[in-house]
Amino acid sequence: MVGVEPPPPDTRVDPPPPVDPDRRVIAHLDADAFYASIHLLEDPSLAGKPVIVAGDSARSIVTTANYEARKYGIGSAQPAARARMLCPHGVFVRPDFELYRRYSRQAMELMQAACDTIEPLSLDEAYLDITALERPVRAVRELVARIHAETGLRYSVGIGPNKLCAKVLSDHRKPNAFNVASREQCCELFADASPRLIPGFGPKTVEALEIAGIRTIADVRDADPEALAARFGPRRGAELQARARFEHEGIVHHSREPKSTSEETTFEHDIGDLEELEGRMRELSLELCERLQGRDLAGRTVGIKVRLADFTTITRARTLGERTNDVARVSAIACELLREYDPPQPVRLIGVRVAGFEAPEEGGAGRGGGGDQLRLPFPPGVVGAWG
DNA sequence: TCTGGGGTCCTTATTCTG
DNA sequence: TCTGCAGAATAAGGACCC
Repeated sequence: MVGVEPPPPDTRVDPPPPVDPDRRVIAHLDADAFYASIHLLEDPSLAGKPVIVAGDSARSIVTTANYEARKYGIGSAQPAARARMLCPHGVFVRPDFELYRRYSRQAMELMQAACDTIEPLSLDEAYLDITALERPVRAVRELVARIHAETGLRYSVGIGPNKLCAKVLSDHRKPNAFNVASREQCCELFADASPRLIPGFGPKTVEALEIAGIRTIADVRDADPEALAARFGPRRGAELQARARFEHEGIVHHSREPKSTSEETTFEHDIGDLEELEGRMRELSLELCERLQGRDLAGRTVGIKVRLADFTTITRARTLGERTNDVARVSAIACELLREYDPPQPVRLIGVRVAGFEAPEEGGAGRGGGGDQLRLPFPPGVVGAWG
């Protein structure tokens, strides 16, 4: 692990505004150990104890852990069974997303009140375009103080000239960080750090870079563009290098249209029987279609995902002539795709997905009877029995 | 260290269509 | 009717994110 120390002297004190006033100023707010903090707020007796949020099935993983638990080597995406071994006296709590959504909504409303242009990324983080605010750095300081006072949540903050700088800065010296820097300062501050620090550099990319002797962000920046293009393709090579220079053009979007929705499950024990798998597929299809109908969404592509015992994962999809969220239709296609694939090994996970929500292009009235697709043909519960 | 669930985006190959 | 071509649409897989 490459350190980024020492930071420049101004990363924790109010520095001068990072950029020219006619350029953008973007803040990234990221809650510290969001889920675990909420459980602490709800149950103050947990204070000072290692709190680990994880499901309780044999194959669950750790969703998040507070900083006390992290001292025992516990981190996100780790198998819960291993976390129990590392920290047997830890307090294990099941995730409660309804509770998280309540806190998130409250915090986002405060952000929205302080700044018009906010883009929530997930329950616990958001970008704010604070360019138009008077004294933007001070305004964000006041905002996080207000969020803390009203919800109890603490946020780490990064402020920079684009989303990429803001994001990396908010993650620097967490928790309770408040970092402001220009693009040039980011280049300097993180020059010796691993590229893994930058969103878009995942484990595979970093591994491939290391094989080529490229280990730091500065190495990526200074690498031969043609060598990067040869290894990652011209577009991706250029994109990686731009990111290593902390260049990013993305704007803060008010909201995003969903592109797909899926429902998947990992079994406690691998399942080899095709009929049993089809039954589970129908249950998932029902849950998925209920969600789609609740959100008034329907899509043209129905797909399945199957993960075998050896962890190889396959997907299959079929695109229809019209959109659907009809449980009988989705379920029938999902089962058909599953039968056609005919898993060659016991299966550990299955999933079903509907994508392609955008309305087909063709006049305003829509094509023949498309609107009828948005109905549930018969009450839930019938589904489990058909077939 | 035997690896969840819900997403997005990108790349490549194949098929369809005019 | 056949062939060749280009571009669009689709399918599958992979990487990545929280």
